[in-house]
Amino acid sequence: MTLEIPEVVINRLPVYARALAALAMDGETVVSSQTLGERLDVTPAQIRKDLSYFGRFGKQGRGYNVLGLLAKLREILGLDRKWQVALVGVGRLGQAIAEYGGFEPQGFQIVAVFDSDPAAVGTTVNEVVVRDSEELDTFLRQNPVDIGVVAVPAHAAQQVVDRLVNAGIRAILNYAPMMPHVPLDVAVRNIDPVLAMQSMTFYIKRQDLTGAK
Amino acid sequence: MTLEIPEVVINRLPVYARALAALAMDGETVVSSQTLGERLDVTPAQIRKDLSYFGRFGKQGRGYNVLGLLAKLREILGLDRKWQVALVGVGRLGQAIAEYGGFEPQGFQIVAVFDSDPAAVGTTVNEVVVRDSEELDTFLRQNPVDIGVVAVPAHAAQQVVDRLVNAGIRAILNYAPMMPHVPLDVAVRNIDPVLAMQSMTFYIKRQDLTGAK
DNA sequence: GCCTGTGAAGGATTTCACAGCC
DNA sequence: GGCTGTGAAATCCTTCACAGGC
Repeated sequence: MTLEIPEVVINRLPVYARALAALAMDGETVVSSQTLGERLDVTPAQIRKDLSYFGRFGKQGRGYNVLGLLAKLREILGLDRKWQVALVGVGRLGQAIAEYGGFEPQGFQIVAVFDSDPAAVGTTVNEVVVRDSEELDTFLRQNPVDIGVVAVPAHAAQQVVDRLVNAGIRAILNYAPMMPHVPLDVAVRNIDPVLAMQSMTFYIKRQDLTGAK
Repeated sequence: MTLEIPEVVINRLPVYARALAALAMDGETVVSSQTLGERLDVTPAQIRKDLSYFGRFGKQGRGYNVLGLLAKLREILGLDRKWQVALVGVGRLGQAIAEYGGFEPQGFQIVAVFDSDPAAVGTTVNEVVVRDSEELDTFLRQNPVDIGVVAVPAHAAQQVVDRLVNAGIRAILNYAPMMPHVPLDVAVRNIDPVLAMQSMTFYIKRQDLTGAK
């Protein structure tokens, strides 16, 4: 029914939602695609077209109601509820993720943490006890978890991903520097700062030979 | 001359390079677009087309020389040299970035760290002294820095980005949850795990109503 | 026989441009 | 007059399919 909404469109919706939340905080009640587009460096036509996949939320001559559109987007994206997250890997990176305060206020709760290192098992990160990775499957089958976060070394990541997928997880946020293989019905997003840097260097390679004035 | 290579293509090259490095470690000397594609979930045609923007690196009937192609890609991307990085913001996130061991081995050296909090200035993160953000401009004009990493709160990020850009930085890795405005000749990559999660929820919203069995 | 490099075809996404409404 | 929603056009990107070389 919701037939074929491009993934690029879905990826932009959270950006719109965030901007609308900021506008609401500023006390704005109405916004046009023009104004919103300027804030986000997106063309007004793109915003309108994106939204048109889901309905008609604006008013001609006025624009969009900020809170109304925000609520709609949150509903479309499923941000109007809480999501349970399991984190695998509590090395330096995993700990930083567990202690990062940005997920909770957005409704993403880290309810379980796993590691394969016996020295880590039983310790506590951000008030959650670290379980043995061996318990992963059992735990996931007994507790509702929506999203898996992978923060293990690259060589162990595919195995972890496979176990998450086999346990029924349909969304994975992967911090390991590799591209996991998953079935088509599993969503994956990779957080890979090194790749990001390695693509920027292509663009700055040209000019610079010391930034003398 | 290098006229118009799509950005999506550039973004895939580091992925190919990483896979080739892994193949080299496994002792493979030759690889076909078919085989490489299977590892990366990319079609062989795409790999060949991407590479064709830069030259003819393969041999019919054989495939590509692993080390040869890797060297070519590294050269194209500018990964065959060291890059100087400045980090702005040493809160929890900034510290985690400074202490993350993944940049250095890829040639990205954090040579300077800045923060606006007087309590942080003068302390040391990962063997680099934290400087006052006020010194940002002066420092960048006197020292060669290629890439700026932004790890400050969202409300301060645009200002930091502006200062980096004004000081001549042409590449920015942004960890703040906002979309910075930059001139066309500045490359930006955003690391935004919350946005990543918020787009995945759209896809898992449908089904799940408790993962019974 | 296997595999690259590449025009051409096909598909996806963005932008245009305008009818219609407030 | 300002602004949405949207077909149609334009652009961008991917895939096909095959000539040509090893």
